[in-house]
Amino acid sequence: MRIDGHVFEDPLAPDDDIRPTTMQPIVRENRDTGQRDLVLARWGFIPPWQKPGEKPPPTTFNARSEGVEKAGMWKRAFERHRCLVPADAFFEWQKIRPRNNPKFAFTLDGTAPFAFAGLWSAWKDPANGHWLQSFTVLTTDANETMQPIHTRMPVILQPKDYARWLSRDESAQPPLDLLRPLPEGLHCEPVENEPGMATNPIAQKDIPTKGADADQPGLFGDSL
DNA sequence: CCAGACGTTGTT
DNA sequence: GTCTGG
DNA sequence: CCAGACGTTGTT
DNA sequence: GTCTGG
Repeated sequence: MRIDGHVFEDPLAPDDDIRPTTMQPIVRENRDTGQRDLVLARWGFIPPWQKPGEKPPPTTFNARSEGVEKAGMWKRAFERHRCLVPADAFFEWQKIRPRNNPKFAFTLDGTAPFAFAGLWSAWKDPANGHWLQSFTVLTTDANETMQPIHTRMPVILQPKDYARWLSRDESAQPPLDLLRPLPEGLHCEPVENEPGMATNPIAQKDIPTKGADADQPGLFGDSL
């Protein structure tokens, strides 16, 4: 992603279970130097009008790309605060039951890093003057690969579009055309479930192994 | 004009 | 901060 | 969204 | 079952 500016100093621990509210690296263009900085930011966008002590809105870790240029929460960030969110995989659950849904990993070729389209926010806590960086990941319709698993997917950008997405030039054409499902190259594979769980998503529907509905002889349930 | 919302995914 | 609904 | 907690009295 | 934290 051609980071040529500042890089945050804290090392990152390996993490394959990244969740909202944790601090994660994003890439953004420095307003003054034009360089690409790697910055730690909270996954879960803090709106500029956030007041100290009040809870932030509960679901700002994704932003629908449809209408992002108009929606109050996202409008300004879409104009001036776009970023890349580096990743090499993401997960989605196929909603076939209320619980214990099968989990799938989505990658490009298994290991290659890629970038989600993100928006960032810099919020100064009026109480103590501390700055909090935060971000959201844009979503769009699922592509052909994701369709069977989930109706939505994160926007994945092509490297050739990184510069335009990161640009903070408001006189340029807004990069709405980049907010579309990844046309090709997405790979899907099931993630091994917890021990005792069926892995075949179709078979699993009919073979509950845990909880109150576990009635299969020979399987150990929750009770001791 | 002021007041109040500002968000997502999935609805077993 | 900015938009929308009343 | 999913995962994990969810509680009180009284005290090793 | 439902709420909260991540």
